[in-house]
Amino acid sequence: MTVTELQCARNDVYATMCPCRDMLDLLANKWSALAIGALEDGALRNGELKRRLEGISPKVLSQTLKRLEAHGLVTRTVYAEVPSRVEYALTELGQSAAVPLKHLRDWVEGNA
Amino acid sequence: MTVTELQCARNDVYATMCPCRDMLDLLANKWSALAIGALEDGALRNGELKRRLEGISPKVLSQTLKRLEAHGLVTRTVYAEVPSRVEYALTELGQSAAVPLKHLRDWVEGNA
DNA sequence: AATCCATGGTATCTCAAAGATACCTGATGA
DNA sequence: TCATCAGGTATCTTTGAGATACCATGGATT
Repeated sequence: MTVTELQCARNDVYATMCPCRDMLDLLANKWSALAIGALEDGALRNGELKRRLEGISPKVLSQTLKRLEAHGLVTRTVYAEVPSRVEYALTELGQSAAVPLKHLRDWVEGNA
Repeated sequence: MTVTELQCARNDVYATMCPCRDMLDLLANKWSALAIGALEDGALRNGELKRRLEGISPKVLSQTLKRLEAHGLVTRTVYAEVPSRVEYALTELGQSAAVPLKHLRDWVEGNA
């Protein structure tokens, strides 16, 4: 049993030491919420994501996708075609995270 | 009809010009999500909020509450007692926003 | 062949926000 | 009197967002 487990037996987003804080930080973020929403209906390429996430810079898009990939929410697949093609898609975990994020976006669109 | 309305007839979080982007930016934020959750069960004072939102600095707490107040999600009430007391509470809009945010926190605690 | 565009990025710079820390005012308590 | 608590503000550092430029590759255009 690690120190973290001792200090965070159950996941609690209100606890500083809880690793789930990282996940909250990742999802409670404008670009993550929009990116995951954009991928809800299927895989997309970098360029299409950039068009849908109006106003995002290439650097921030790249960072956001890498972070989502590192947390197991998104996969990045390079197709060995000519020219090569890169696709981003939600994992099962990502699809599951998409549900509460869609509720949040819907609330915002309905109440802003 | 304003320019904004022309460019954003319906609320669309994916549109740069849509004012609802501001609201998404506000709610899709770690501290906002935690603060609104903390206030779900009733008004709290600054000190109690600071204790519950482990790791938040006084400056960021103050800023977060001001931003939530400016967007009509939270009220700040100063009671003319001795010593004076300051309470923060959710507005009706804030209570309504608390619902999708709770789903998000629950997802994070269940899947992190 | 030379030019142009699209894709999928990286590199660099600036500036705003987060975070850490110190400090302040006013009241209460030992 | 000294220390403590509440509810902040002021200041500084560090981080991240955002804007912009650039690059390599591979068509398509002229």
